[in-house]
Amino acid sequence: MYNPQEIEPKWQAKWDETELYKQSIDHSRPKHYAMTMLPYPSGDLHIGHWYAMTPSDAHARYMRMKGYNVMFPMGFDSFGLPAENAAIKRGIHPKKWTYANIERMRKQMRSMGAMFDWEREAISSDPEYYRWTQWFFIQLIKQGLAYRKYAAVDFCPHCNTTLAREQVWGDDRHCERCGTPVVKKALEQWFFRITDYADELLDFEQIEWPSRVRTMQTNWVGRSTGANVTFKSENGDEMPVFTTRPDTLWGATFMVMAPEHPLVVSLTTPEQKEAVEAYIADTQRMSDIERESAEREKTGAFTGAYAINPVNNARIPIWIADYVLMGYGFGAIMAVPAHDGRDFAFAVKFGLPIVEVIRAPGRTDEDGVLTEAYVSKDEGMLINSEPVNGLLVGEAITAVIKWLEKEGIGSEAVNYRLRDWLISRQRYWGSPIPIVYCPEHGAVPVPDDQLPVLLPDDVEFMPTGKSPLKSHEGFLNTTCPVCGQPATRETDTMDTFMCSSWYQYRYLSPTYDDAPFDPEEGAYWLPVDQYTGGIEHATMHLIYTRFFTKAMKKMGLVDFDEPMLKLKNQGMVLGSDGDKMSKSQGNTVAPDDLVQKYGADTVRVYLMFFTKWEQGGPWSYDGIRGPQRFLQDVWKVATAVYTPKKVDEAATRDLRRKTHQVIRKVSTDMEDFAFNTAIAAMMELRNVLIAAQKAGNITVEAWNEAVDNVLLLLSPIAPHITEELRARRGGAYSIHQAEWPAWDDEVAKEDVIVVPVQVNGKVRDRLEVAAGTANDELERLALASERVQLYLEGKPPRKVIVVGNGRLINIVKG
RNA sequence: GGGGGUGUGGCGGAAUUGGCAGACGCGCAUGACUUAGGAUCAUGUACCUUGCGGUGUGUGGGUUCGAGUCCCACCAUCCCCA
Repeated sequence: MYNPQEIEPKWQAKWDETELYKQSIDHSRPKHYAMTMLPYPSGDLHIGHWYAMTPSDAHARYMRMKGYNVMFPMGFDSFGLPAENAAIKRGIHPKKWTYANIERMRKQMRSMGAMFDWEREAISSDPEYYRWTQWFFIQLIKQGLAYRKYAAVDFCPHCNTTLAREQVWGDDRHCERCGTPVVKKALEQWFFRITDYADELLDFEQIEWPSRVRTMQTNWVGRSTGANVTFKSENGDEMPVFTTRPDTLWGATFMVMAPEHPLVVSLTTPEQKEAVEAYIADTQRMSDIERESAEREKTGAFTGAYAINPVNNARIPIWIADYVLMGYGFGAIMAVPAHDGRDFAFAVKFGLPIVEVIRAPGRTDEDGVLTEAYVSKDEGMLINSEPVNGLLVGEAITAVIKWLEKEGIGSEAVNYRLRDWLISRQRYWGSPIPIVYCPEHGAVPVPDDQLPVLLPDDVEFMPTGKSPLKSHEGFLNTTCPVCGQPATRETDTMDTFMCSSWYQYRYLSPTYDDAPFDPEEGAYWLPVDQYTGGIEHATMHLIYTRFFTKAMKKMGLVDFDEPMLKLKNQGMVLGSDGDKMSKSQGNTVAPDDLVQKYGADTVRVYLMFFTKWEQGGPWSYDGIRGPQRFLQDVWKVATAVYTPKKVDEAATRDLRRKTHQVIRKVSTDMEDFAFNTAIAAMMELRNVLIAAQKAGNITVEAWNEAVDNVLLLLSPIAPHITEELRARRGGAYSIHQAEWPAWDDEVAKEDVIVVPVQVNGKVRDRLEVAAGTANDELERLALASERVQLYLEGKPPRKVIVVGNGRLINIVKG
């Protein structure tokens, strides 16, 4: 009887005892660094963790059997807001909560039977980990890649505290705790110059990543080319703008500034002051997403000031409007209502002039005023644009840029949507930013030998209205590392994405004291060969870790550009109702119960079988019966004593052929993470084996070949049962160190094939012929077929097509 | 509003990438064994039709000897960005 509850813990213990998954440098074998995204220790292991991790484990095990020295580590991304929320809601210290969760999840993870090397475990909230996160922060400063500036945060005026994005709720953007509408507040915060690498981040030459991720990152970086043009206000202030459409400059009939633009205050005339101030106050409550929404009615206010359009000296009004963001370009735009949708809507709403400067093909003056913006960049001719009239749109952008440069009004420019990475968080449960503020020396990095700046445990979490570290005197007050005078510490902590940007390096040597990682380990294992994880990290985490590696190259820590050479994204397991699994929906699936009932192997097989891995889909309990029966059948077959009744050459040949075909299929599928079809192929072999067992017409050798290979092929997916069955069949320990089976093309080859014969695309007959029959012979046989002749109605065929090497024949009727 | 994906039996999904649609599994039906069956075994299972046969991969067109696969338009749905 197959009893997973008995054999699974047994083998897990044996694997531990014999250090089967200890992963160390071995120069005699090629290395393979496999990694799956580390979890946040939220409490219990979710079925989604199993869905992400066990297939990655299966692939890593496959690579090991293929002869690679495989590293497959695991850790915890254990800083973050949920721990702090638990502290506030339930009075548990974030540290206690986090480490209790880690303890529980580690135990749950062991039940998966994965090949994690726990000696390489990295936990980002451990001081020995975040010491190096802080060290990287200082290195980034040294490289000129970190700086401090004022930036807006969401702020609750009632709680008197800054809020994280997820703490701001609803369309009216209120505080999750007290319901007060949130306002923006400017604080001095730390940034990393990820924009320095914008162009490098667009280059995917060296990595095999899914096109979906590449597209999302490309859009995220958002490179656009155009021109910077300097407008001037009537009192001489320079106001540069970026435009992707310099060819429409002559159509600029007004300017729009972001309400936060520094010139707004000085430009505004006394008559307009009240309206402008009221508008700025309104804008402060809104998110950028809302502000740019195309559906929203346009709003704005006139400053009373005018600018001069440098191409034609037109005097144009300066407005402020929330659809212009301070963070993009220069925070000011030239508005060309005739050729931009948003500017058009704005002009209509406020009765501003619309000047057509690009004439659409076929349009004449008689057609009257434009009823919508004409935005084509491909068709049309420039009009009303004195020195450049008559140019075609396709060539106008380049020509106008040249003209602007000659006139000294503007120049070619590239702009990015990507912003520098703001890493300051006004939170407790994160790595402290290792900076001391000295009245005399300013922001001073904490020297390396004083790292880490420890996060104190004895802080007050109850919402007092202040960041917990700010009110911790012992933490706050220190001395300046330069002069020794009293100074204060930075009380913000770092964005947790920073911790996870470099964890692949810490895994190499999680207790190493002299550097973020042991260079000897690095020289052997790096970079990561195969990374797996959810698509939801396509932009943030996966861009940040690329940036980090590029910065580390600049620091001389690594000699490559990209952290992970190959990436695969798994889909998401949804609840049986098709919705995202969540506790509030009550549609979660607990893996522990499933393991209890079916065993880890069955759960693993089911998760890899029930859908295409990249796709995911709704969970269903019914389907798990299939994998359960499959493993029970494998158990029965592998423990059976097979004695042939009457050996049949052909039947033996058939089984051997199937065995080798399945080895081939499973091997290629494992390369592609196509676990569902790999398992289906093994199920086919199971079906053939059971039939052969009943018939008793194959040799013992063929039987054993098939059974032993099923166990090998299945072992990465179901590691426990295959280990047990191999032992019972007298095989050497461990199956996970065995060599991946090879197939023999000769044995896998079909002797006789069935060739369908179509007449006008419909199958009318089938020919059973020896494999390799020549095409003209196939054609002769097909035309000789009675059924084919019947459908040809005695007429000679117009055409006969023999597909490939005799896979199908199509006859076109005369 | 922009970008990307997906759409195949009652269900999850296959289809060597332009060549026999529905592999494999779930479920279901009938039968066997059984005191019993949410166990096991056997057979069947896209739809219409008594049959010959016909129809069928979201809808409508197109290319082709041949389309689930390629092209165009549309519908539905999901994700990302705004």
